[in-house]
Amino acid sequence: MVNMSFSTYNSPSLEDALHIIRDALSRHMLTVLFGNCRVEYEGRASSTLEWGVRLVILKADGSVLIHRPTGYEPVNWQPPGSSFRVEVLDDNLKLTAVRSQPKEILNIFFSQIHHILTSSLADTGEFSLYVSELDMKKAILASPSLIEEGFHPLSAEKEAGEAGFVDVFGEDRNGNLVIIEIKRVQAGKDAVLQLKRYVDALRGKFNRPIRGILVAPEIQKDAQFLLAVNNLEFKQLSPRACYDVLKTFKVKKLSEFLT
Amino acid sequence: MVNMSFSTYNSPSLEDALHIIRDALSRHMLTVLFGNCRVEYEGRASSTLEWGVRLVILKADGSVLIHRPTGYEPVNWQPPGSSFRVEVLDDNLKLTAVRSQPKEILNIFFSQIHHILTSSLADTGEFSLYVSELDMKKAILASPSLIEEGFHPLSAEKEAGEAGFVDVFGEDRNGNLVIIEIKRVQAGKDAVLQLKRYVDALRGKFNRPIRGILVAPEIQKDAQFLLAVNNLEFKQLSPRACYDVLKTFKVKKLSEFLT
DNA sequence: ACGTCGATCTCGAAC
DNA sequence: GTTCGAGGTCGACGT
Repeated sequence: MVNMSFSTYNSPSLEDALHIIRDALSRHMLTVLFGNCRVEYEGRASSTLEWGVRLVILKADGSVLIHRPTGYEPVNWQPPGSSFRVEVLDDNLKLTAVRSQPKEILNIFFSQIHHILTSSLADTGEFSLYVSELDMKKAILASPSLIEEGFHPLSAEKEAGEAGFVDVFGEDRNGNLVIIEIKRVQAGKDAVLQLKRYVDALRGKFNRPIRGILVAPEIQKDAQFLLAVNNLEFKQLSPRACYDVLKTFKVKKLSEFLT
Repeated sequence: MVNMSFSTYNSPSLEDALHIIRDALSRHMLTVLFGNCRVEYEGRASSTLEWGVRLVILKADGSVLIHRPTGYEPVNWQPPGSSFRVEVLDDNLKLTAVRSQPKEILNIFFSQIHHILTSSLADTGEFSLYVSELDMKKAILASPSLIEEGFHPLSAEKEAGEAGFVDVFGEDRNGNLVIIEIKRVQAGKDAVLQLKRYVDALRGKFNRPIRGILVAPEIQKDAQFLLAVNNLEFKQLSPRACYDVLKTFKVKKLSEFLT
């Protein structure tokens, strides 16, 4: 069956499949194969997958996905940028996807191909994810009063020695240093410990009082306790508030805020 | 076209698609939809995806994958364990995938379905990845001389306070304590720092000399330097050597080695 | 090009 | 159940 934007083929011979796939790949079409195959992979690791019927997706950018009937993740794959080769040898159709940097090779051997779908679709529909941790950081830098009146950011990604990088580093209206750790979702003990590591790491380096503030939409009960024990603070900040701020500011880069 | 193990449908009406999908889902079949759709997601984050033609995969375990023509990752998805609802409203077919813990909802609205593939396949083919970090640990515990003659493992996952858990903890032929950090691939500075944290954390707790050994197939130049600076050691260990050891020992559990 | 870090991370194992 | 760490992580951003 053929249409403007896609074609499907039922139970083609391996020879027919060879030509269909070659043609589709040369035109950078999305190609979906459904058939009995085994897979070999060698690169950062090595793996083998014995015979079974799977869904194989070849994308326009050189990605390959091999999916079994369960699980979110593909059992084997190749990231974007791979180049393909198809051939028929003995009783198999062999599909090879190679990438360099790192050098990795994926071989798929089909004994039978039940179904092929090819499509040249473009899909220009816009995708928008509402708030990421980066968005929350941008919102705080754009509108520091989200934290408290008088808060003044000094830097983003402040290094705290071996402890890593502080999300936002600044000072409050009283001249105290402020270390902010941001979590996009409910904060747990891990976030508190992370904040504590940053505060401890920087405490010795400045001759000024340091406050540590955990910023998140909500916080777990035990994390709240752990905060109090360590003399740290919690500031509730909803993704919605950040979204509203960003909508008015429309900012691209973090550095634009740091003067 | 119908076959023992799979069926395909071209350009079904939304009403027909409704029945096909419902039937397939009730039988826990793999279902692949190709059509024009928009997507809403709300849960750990929120997102919208405007109209476009995509490949939608519904798996037997309740996973959903929505793939665009490029990229390794699905643009939207639902992890295994989701439950489905399908309905036709106005001019759309609405497919809902909900999961709890955490509460997440995915809505896919199709204006047109170009193609459907359903299959009840099982796919029992075995998948084997050759060496994991756990395999390397097992290999070291099974054959400690992979590290050096006279090395004797005392425990796996030895706690080192706040620093975390040591991969392998033991002693050498001279009675020095040995802390081993394993990397399955080329070791970087992060691995050195991790090893250093373990050594520092345990140094105060024992009245014996402590050696820190980074075990990996290879090591980055700067990591090598960082090792030397901190008086730590590197022991090269190839995945292949571990694979060979495991092949002969064929071991299941870590604890079998610790006496 | 490389390194670092977030992710609707996913996945498995240990507790 | 939760927590923790690995992943052929991927992908984005900064250098």
